[in-house]
Amino acid sequence: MTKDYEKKWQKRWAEEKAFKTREDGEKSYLLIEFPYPSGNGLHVGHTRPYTAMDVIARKRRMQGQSVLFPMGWDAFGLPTENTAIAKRIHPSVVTRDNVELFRKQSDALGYSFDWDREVNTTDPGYYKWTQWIFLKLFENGLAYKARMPVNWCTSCLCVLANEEVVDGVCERCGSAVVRREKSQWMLKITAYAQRLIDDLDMVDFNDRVKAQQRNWIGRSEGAEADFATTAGDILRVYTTRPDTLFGATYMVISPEHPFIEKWKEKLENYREIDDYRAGAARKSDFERTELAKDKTGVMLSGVCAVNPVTGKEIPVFVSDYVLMSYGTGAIMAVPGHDTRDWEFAKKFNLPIVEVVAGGNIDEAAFLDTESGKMVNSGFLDGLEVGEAKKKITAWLVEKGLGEAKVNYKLRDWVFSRQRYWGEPIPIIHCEKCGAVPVPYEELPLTLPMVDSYEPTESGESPLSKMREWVEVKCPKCGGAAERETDTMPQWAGSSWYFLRYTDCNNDRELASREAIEKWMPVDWYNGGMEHTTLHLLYSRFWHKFLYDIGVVPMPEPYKKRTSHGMILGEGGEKMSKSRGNVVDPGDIVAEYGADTMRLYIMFIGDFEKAAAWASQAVKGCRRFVEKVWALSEKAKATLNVSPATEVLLHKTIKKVTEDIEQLKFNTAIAQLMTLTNELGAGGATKGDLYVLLRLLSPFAPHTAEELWEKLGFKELCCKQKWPEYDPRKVIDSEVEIAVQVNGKLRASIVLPLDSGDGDVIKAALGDARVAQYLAGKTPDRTIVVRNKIVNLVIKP
RNA sequence: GCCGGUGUGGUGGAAUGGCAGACACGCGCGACUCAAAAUCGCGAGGGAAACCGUGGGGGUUCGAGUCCCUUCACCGGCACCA
Repeated sequence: MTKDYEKKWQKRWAEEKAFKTREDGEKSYLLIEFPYPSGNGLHVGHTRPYTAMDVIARKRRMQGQSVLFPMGWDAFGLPTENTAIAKRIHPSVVTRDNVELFRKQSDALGYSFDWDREVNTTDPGYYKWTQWIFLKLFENGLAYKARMPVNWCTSCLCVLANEEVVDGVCERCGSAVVRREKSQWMLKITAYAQRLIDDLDMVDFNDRVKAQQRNWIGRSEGAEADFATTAGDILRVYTTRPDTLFGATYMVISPEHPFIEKWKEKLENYREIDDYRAGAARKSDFERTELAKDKTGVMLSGVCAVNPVTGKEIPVFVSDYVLMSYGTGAIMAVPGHDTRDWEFAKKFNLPIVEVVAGGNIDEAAFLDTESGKMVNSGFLDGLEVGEAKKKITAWLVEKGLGEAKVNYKLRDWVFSRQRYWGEPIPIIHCEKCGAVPVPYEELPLTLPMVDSYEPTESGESPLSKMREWVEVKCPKCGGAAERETDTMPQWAGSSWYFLRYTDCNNDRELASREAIEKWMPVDWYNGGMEHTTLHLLYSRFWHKFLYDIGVVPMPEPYKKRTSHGMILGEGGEKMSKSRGNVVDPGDIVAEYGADTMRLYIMFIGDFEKAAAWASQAVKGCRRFVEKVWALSEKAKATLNVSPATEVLLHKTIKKVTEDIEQLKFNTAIAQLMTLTNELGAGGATKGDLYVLLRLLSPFAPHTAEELWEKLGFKELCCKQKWPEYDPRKVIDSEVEIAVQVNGKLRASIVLPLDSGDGDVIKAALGDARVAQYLAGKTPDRTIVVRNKIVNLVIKP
């Protein structure tokens, strides 16, 4: 036996267009995250989700469904640009070569993508529509340019979205991220915060994904409240604990709070405050989050605030534990019932007042909102915390001092990048008219060819050097104007690509309404957990926007989302070049064949959990392929199935059919192995293989085709009808019944299926071993579970 | 701190509340071989045995890896977010 037949079948599938999307059956849109085509080629981490969805696609096709299983390339991005710079070739050439490499590797693994629907985000015919969506966002006030402190990656030399900063460093390259004041394009994802939470209820995503998205959006309910100050200005705060208002003994404002400048003349210690503010500004994100354990701050002298319920004057501090970017940038501090405020109060010797009974505020802030009642709180005394919240909020509203308020941690999406290899942002800046959209008929606004696309320290996009491209007439007034030179982030093209697959060559619309209605929403989307708060959130946002402007008829793009576990290196370490434990799927294909690779990556363990690669174990799957091969070579000519294994055969059809849909590929393969082993012992017939090969074909399609042909069956195996089991034949005629005495297994008896309780008990009592344990006594109670177990209970 | 998840042989992992360890790797023994590899066959949770065994402790049940309470450990997400 050889594995040389794999190429032959890959060719046949392509020639016969075996995987062309059909339109006639029940639609099934199966999606995997399209890859970024890096120069390293497909790695083993790709093969897990790809093979899994390929198995499902192949199986559903055989079941007669119209499967849309497409593939494309998320090809804009920094690594390509960096390779292009290093090798002095244009990024588009690098992209083309890499795509070709990926495509070849993908075919070598036998994936059944419909290549007629291939998309590439760097294709102007594609990004025309990415730009179109951007203009629509702009038109609807959801894209705006703002000058603000942003995350700047010191190595990529461009800004990053909040979602791209992990533990204070760049999620892509791991370099330090610092704050820079820059003018940036922003997308108002915050306008969709509530709907992004609410609509999670209508989709089938796994709990981890839903929880992570909710965490990231970070909704909290509370109230805003106004505090009068001796400076005359009203200082508004946001709090989730308005019930503790009587316990607010001081206030804290963020170092960036505008009142500091406003109050400059009144502040006796302005210099000290300014120094503190400067120190806070110098801190990187990393320092601000990691090192800020010990509370620091400065009290404002010359200005103080008034607690609106107690009427007492309370001091105001500036401290960097209060963030300008959340709430109002100012808080009321309730040291009795907030850990941070408690620490701060202890350090600065501020009064700590108990307003919810039940804790010991000398020791720690009391945070429980369930058990205690309000104390020292005037008209709130005696109330439960929940009631107190309602009452005080109503009071604030009545007095015109505040209102109920919901806040989100989610920030708007920083959408511009100072790099070359991305979609140009189709905006023209005019002195007179401001930001003017490039007219729709001029889309796509293509990337100009440039001599050098190196990023700059100054944060200017490489495009800004292309003066003849940059300098244009304003489309509105005709005056001199300049193009926006920043490009879009990599997440732009991937935020809507699943729509393009439905109608990938359309040059009048991003996809026709008809195609969208036929195929959307995506029935099943599998992808990595690392994209939960990036691509998955962004694309849900864009889709909701497209829904609002009537481009798509459904508010959620994905019906079901699952995530595969990571493939770790041998020994459980993360795979990395530096550790030298990277597995190249191409090597496995070369050594064992694609079918073995596919089987192993599916057999490796629970699909949703991380699994360590074990090169030793690969050969087990290879042996399995060889066993099936041997079975087929010795097969008896009859088309009848072997009577001895008929029940097992039907059980296998049932289990494989069900397990595939539940991502339980490992147990589906185990069942196929069991059947193969049993058939090997008794000798298989052509009829047995007629079933087995079809069940095997989603996992090991090449072997299935080859043996299918050798046995003389006509047409491609992958085009056959999926086997169905006979419910009457998945049942054994005899069953083994376990006998327990007092819940402990003591014997096992074989009886006809569905024996009556009386017969079961009689047989159990007749067993010698059971008799020994009963020691002559009669059971006080017997429990019979039909066809499974009998438990004889005797009192001690 | 909050949220989510996971703990089962030497290893990856199976088990609608009903015989724990399917299937596979690795291992041991045997066959074939001058020998080894490959292949085939057999064996195995631990323990001499009674028995004990699904991170620990309680509980529900005739019966718990599975359900409930509690506790520990590890992984992931969020986090001076008021």
